[in-house]
Amino acid sequence: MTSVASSTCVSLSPLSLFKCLAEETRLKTLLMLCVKDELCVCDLTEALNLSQPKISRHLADLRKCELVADERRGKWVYYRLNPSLPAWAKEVIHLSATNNADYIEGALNNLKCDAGC
Amino acid sequence: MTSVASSTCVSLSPLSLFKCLAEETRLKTLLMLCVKDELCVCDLTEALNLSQPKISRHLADLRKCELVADERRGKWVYYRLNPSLPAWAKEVIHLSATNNADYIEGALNNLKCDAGC
DNA sequence: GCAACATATATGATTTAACGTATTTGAGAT
DNA sequence: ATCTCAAATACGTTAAATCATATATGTTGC
Repeated sequence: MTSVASSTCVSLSPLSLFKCLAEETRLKTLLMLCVKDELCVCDLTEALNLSQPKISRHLADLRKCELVADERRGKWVYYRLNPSLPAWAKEVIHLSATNNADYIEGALNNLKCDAGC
Repeated sequence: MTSVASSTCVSLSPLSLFKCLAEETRLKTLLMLCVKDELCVCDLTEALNLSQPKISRHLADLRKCELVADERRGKWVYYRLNPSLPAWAKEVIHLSATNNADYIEGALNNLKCDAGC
């Protein structure tokens, strides 16, 4: 539904998309980014209650596939879904997020809602 | 799009769906079933050019998650997408199939088009 | 029953992915 | 420069998937 105008499209094989989605930490991260728009690493460690290196390693996987974009602002690095993803991939993520709200509910509740909540 | 009326819905976590989709043989199998409606094991071994036990093992994984339904007719066992899948899961598979036709093109061309082609 | 064929499963080896811990990089503040 | 905090990477270990080969099950036709 949410048709965002995306400039140039990243090339993404279905297999590499699904490999990224096939692990709990990466899946929850992507679904949360779908809902929250942007999150920094510390948000994610807190929401998912996982060690910082673990989160960072999975984020590196997601970056490698260009599923997420990162942006440093001061000490923090913020992640968001890569706006240049192919539309079908965005839809896959969006469908999964909206139809499995319970799957990320706990994590979302763990977010300290200082800024963008 | 293709909203098929599905009686009762199988319970399926996003994680287990994506784990099934995260392997080439299983992914191509599911995408082909999305396009071809029904295929038997020998169709798949031929289309994907893989050993029979390998195909069977992956089909067993898909059955375990209830992504596919199997039906024996004589010596052959036919597989199809489970019609009772949750709508979002069907849409995920459908989107992936229609937007990555090239990914399964080769396999589809390997099908001997005797019956249901 | 037995032979032939389609499919499923079991076993052990190999590859791949995930992990914990330690270390490094990078930015801001003093 | 140094201290602190956020994040990334390196290293060695452990666990999980995948695979090839062999074997078992189930169906048809003789």
